[in-house]
Amino acid sequence: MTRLQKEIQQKKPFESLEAEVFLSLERTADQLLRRAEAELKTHGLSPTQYNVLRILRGAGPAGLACSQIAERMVTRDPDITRLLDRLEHRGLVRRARELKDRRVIMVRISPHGLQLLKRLDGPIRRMHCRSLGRLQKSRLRLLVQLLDQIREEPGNATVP
Amino acid sequence: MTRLQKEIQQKKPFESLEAEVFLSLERTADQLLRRAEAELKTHGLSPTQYNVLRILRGAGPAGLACSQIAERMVTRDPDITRLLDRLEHRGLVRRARELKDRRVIMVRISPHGLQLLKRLDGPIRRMHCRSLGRLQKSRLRLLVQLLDQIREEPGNATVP
DNA sequence: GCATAATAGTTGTTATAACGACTATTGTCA
DNA sequence: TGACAATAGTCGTTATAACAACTATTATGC
Repeated sequence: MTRLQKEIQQKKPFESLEAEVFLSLERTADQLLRRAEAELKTHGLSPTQYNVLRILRGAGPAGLACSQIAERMVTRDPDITRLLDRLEHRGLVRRARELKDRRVIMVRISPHGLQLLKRLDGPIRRMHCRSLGRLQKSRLRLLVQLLDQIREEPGNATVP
Repeated sequence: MTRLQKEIQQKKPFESLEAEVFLSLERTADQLLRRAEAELKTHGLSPTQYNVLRILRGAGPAGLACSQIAERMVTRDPDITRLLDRLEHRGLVRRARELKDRRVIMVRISPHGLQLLKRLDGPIRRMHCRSLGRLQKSRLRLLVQLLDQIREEPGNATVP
């Protein structure tokens, strides 16, 4: 009986190794996300909002267009507009219409937003280490490799 | 530059290997979930609803109490009641108050629900293989091990 | 045996996600 | 150059997630 089977109290064996990997991945990702969520919530941020702020910090003072933010997000969000509405309302980002192409709106992180991120950097790093520090560096590198391989070119694998 | 950095167009290196694993895990899980979602949506189910139906099928005709369903879910859901409301409304599950302990409500999957799951079994298995069949069995087993290790006893790792 | 705590679910409310239709602006090419 | 397509973002709506307060039922301890 595998560890995951115990966790979800499943009596029957998994239909396939692939099914087990799938569930294991979702469950692990969910568990880690909950911990991040708990950490971020103390500062009133959701993981998605945090992700956007990080992206904007990375982009620097030039800022990014909404669509560019969407491209870079870890998990896809179909409604960047209102996500940014909330952040702007709290004074964490600023929006400005582009003069050259007036369809585009550039978004920049505000000093207030940068300050908030700075306060979160330490706690988040510690959370990462609490969650993952148990594994040796070599195993973490291996894990990154395996995950990369999964995300690579979907739908090319042979189906039995 | 790592594969993930290209995907999320990040210029700076990751703050730590742990941070990279975290993002990589979330992104991979999200990508696989989207594919499952697309498959399930053609039958009007969300991943969470599908998960509940699978749990109930596994439980057999005895059914499960709401709280037991919650325990077994892959991703935690704080509102089982309304999740079940929707499934019951569509005739996929049935609820019955327990006579011995009248606080408890037992939930069972209906024949209609079983039938729906049966139609999904093939497509979902093929989706798993499309997503993960690219990796050798040995690498999949390794991945399961690594993920198990992450979920094990949170908060015991040493923090630098 | 009765007050109190604990457990199992439900319900109200707010916020966010998902989907699709819509507006404004720019690019294309006949 | 003027119709039409493409692109960027917004808005309306519905459904679901999250949080907290609430009801009903059972267990506990004096």
